Amino acid sequence: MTDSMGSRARTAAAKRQRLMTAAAQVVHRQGAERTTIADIAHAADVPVGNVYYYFKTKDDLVAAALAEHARQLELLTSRLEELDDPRERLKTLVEGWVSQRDLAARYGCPTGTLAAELDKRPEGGLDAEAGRVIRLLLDWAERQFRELGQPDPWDLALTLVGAYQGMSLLANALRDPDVMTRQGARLLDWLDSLPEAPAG
Amino acid sequence: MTDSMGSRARTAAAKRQRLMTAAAQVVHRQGAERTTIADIAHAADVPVGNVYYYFKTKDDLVAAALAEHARQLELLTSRLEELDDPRERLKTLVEGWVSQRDLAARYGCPTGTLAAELDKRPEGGLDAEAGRVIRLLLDWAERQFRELGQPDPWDLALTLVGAYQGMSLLANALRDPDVMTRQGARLLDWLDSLPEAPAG
Amino acid sequence: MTDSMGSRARTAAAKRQRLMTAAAQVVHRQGAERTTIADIAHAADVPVGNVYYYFKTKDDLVAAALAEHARQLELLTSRLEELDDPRERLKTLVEGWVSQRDLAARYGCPTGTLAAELDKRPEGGLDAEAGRVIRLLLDWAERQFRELGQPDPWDLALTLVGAYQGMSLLANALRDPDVMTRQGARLLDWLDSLPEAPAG
Amino acid sequence: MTDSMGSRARTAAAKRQRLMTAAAQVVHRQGAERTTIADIAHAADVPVGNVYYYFKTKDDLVAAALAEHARQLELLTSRLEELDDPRERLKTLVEGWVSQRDLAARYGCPTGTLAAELDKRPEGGLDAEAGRVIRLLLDWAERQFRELGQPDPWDLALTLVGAYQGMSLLANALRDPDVMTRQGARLLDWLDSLPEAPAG
DNA sequence: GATGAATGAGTATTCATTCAT
DNA sequence: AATGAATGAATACTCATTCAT
Repeated sequence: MTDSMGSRARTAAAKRQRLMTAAAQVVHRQGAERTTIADIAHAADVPVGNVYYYFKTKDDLVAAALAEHARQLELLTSRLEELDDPRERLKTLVEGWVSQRDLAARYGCPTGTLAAELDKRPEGGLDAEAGRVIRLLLDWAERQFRELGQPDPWDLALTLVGAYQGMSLLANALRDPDVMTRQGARLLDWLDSLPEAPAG
Repeated sequence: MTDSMGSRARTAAAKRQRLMTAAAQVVHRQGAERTTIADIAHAADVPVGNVYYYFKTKDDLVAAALAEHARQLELLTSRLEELDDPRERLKTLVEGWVSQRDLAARYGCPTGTLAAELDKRPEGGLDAEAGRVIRLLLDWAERQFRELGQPDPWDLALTLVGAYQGMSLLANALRDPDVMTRQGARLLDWLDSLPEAPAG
Repeated sequence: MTDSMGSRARTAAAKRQRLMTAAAQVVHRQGAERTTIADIAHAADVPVGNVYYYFKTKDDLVAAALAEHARQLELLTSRLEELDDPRERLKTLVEGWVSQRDLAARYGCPTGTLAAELDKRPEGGLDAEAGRVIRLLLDWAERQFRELGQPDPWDLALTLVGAYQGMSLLANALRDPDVMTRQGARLLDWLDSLPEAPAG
Repeated sequence: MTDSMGSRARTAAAKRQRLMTAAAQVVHRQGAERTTIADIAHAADVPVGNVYYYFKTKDDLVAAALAEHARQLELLTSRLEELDDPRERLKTLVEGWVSQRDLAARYGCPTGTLAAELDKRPEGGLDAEAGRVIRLLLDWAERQFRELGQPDPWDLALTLVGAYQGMSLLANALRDPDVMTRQGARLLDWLDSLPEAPAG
């Protein structure tokens, strides 16, 4: 029997994944507060009452959305690792951001806006989780700057990711994807301008 | 008679202002969605039912919070105008941001987080209003860069304000005010590095 | 001094009358339940808080609207009394109803719809008052039929006024003033068909 | 297995019907404006929050009440159709009205008073719906008069139904069921007096 | 496990009425 | 008397969560 986990289990896992994907998308578009369980259930084509077999609370679903974003991020960075030059990795990352400009202009950065929203809650909940996802990106970026031999790679990572968050927010607030394009170009220039191993 | 407008009128205007200030603060801390009218009423020490005498809907109160932020912003920039050098104005602005680092680390930039939240709503409401407030700051910054004789002053404004939004978001997500301090220092360096009227 | 009651009193009386007229109109259009004190105050151009110096409660205002309709009715019947023939009086009454067909098609008979609405309330309030106003019309009609020498003048009055109420309601429900015209013509025919003092 | 649709489904449908019946009754007694969702929920023995599972808004419930009246009306007319003679059908209809005299004296005609109330609202809502229900009765009555070979069957229908609405309103306003009895008798006489196929 | 239905706490909003001046 | 403002009770509606089958 090749169906070692049972078709039910496979369906269940698929349904769980469908819910996570739906949660990530819907929460990105509507925000966590304005998203109802029913919204997500509907987007995932899962009956409302059934959602609770996969996620005990709404917060669990939001955490799942966050995890889904983390997964996407890891997929992205692992693909970037295939590039030899850390500078190229960073530049390709920026190009990826720019290519998502329309989504950013409409809904902002998925992780950033979610982190901002969750940080409004009383301490000790999902806010820390959101911080962790953002730190994933920061850590990765820091590693690239370190490989490039830059001093203060953590600060550079903050600058890069901060610039991304900032330009996403402005593109969103101004509803203008062009902000992404032009600020993205500036980021690329900046990355190019960094010396090749300044400390020797 | 100094009480030319009647003490009631004065009280009424004061109460309205109290509600606006309270709305700005509470919404900054809790976000618009998680803030109830009762929260604001309580913070302003106004009976709940009475709030509606001053603001017809909750959205009106959120708009008032936004307007309050705009007012604060205009107060700030008008004070900055007293400085002769546009570069000094910009640097003082950045220093102001850094001085607010604890608030930013806890709740993010008031205008930025609010704009992000409002942009999650279906079009045609307060999102445009939020964009307008952010543009106030962008416009002012653009003017400073132009006075400095910089090329592409609008893009520079986007970079500056974007950096502020980004570092606020990261400081908030990481719950680390130090992000503000260090990224703020980098911004100051950047402002200093700009040539004095490069176009001649 | 001709201003024996004081200009204030005259103004007060005028204001009271303005409130009654406004109440009668607005309640006719919106119904008693959907009419707010503020609606009436606004229509009468009286500050909201001031209304309570003239009418202690909302119910008092509704009663005033009713009284206003009674006044109008008495004005009408007293004008009809100038006609010598009771049959002519009744026919002129019907013609008056038809001439109001557009108002009836839009809002029904003022007294009838108000009576219907007030009868939904728990006993012992304004419902009896509404009944009294309608009875004014019934009594007057009964007198005319009696003068005409008709048997069962009260039943004839009920038939006539009932027909008016019914055709107003149908014209209103169908939003068709023509109902008033055609049913009014039938009523006129019916009045004409009544024998001249059948009992001798 | 007789429980082919599942007991839940049966219960749900039953509950929905219970809510419709309760809505029809309570709205008849209290009027639409004075009826709260809680009133209907209580009358139907359904928890308030659950009502919204079956009807999204209060207006939907009022529409349901209207539909319930329409259903009752169709039940009635279909029973009347079993009589061979259209004149008998009409007379039996009138007798049915008279038999309901106590209810009419207390609360008026369910459809008529509801139509009157709904017509006070700003256009484009339930008022048209109410008109449609009344038209059902008018259409049926018109058909009977036509079968009787009467000229102007529509006008006769308006007269008959108008008389019913009028006498219900007067019985209600005067709180006197006797009005129904005596005016009903007059209607029966009138129906009897109509010639048997006057046009040929 | 799956599902429609149930539950109840929470929230914005309205409005008659009262109050302070 | 006049008036803007205050008050609080009511009410429609939402939604996370739970239940029964």
